[in-house]
Amino acid sequence: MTSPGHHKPDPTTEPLGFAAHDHGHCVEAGIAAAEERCSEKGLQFTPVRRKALEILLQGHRGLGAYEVLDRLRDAGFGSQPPVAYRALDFLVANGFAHKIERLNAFIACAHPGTSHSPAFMICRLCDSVAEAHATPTRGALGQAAREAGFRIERTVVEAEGVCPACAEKAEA
Amino acid sequence: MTSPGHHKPDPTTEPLGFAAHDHGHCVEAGIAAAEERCSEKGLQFTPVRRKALEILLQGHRGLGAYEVLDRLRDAGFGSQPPVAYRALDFLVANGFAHKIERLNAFIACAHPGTSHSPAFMICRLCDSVAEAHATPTRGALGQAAREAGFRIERTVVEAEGVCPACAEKAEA
DNA sequence: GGGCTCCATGTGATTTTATAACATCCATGA
DNA sequence: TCATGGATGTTATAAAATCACATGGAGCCC
Repeated sequence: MTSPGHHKPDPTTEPLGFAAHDHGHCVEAGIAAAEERCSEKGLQFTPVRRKALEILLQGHRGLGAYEVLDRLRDAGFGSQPPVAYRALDFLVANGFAHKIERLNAFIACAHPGTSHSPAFMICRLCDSVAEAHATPTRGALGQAAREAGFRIERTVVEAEGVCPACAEKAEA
Repeated sequence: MTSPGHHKPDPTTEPLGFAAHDHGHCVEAGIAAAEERCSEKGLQFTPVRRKALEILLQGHRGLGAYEVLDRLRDAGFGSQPPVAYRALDFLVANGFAHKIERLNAFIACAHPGTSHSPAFMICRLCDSVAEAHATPTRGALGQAAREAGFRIERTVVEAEGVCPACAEKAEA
């Protein structure tokens, strides 16, 4: 999946949005945000769901459902695919995580609490992923949709390329 | 995958880009364009590849690799998955078809010959798909990429929603 | 022509991703 | 108390994609 010659960054120290940051903080913040939103909306933020979100938050990259499943199993939860898929479905449905279609992978939402259309930048060399905001109704797609009479309900916007860190390494 | 109560349109008479059109024509045109481009670029437009493109052109919707495989088998080609995947890979690599990540499906390119970043509008009711042009470097994503120093090489832009025909039916 | 290489095709087997179907448990509340 | 609905768990299976290896033809060099 990843090119040889580039080793994977340590997910606990590497960039979020390609910029260094206090990683421990964003795990806590993500969990806290989810907790608050669930209690507001009467959703059950159960142990598996919490753990699944924690796993995604620690990853800061696209994690496959089966990777998440492995870690859930290690944490003492069920070991069969539906365990992971159901937790992930919950997180995605409620805006705490997103699915990256291009990678068949999941990632914690970088802007929880705010309703938004995510856009992702995926580095093909180190697999890091940054989340930005998309503005689907503006731009060429929005115009095409208006002209065609198509009602957009949801958008997938994913850019594949090279992140700044890998570009720098490649030059060197 | 599709909601019950909406029956699938006949792909031989239904919209391209949600507008009625001469379907036989676009199959021929698509094949002709591919033929020309292959001969220009020294690519082998072999029987399986041609047939695979024909199958996609006749569909005008996302077709799964295994649907394509079934039809290739019916046409006397090999019956194992790599047969379909290899033909599809060729078509995608050379711009004659696109993969729709959201559907794990393939569709013939609506603008063959021109180099472009496709954007798709996918009707969740009738599964029809229209292709538009994306302008990835403009808009919010392009700006985020420039700010982050991310080099975009390829984009996936897919909008899910309701096409005009289905919206009309739903009102009625 | 003989032999070489490259590419395309074919097949069997396997991996990866995702869902179906059904049982159990537990909190809620009539 | 005991229905009810949601959450979790398990087994089994479906759907999507790739690996590994064999065959066969087109072009080319000698």
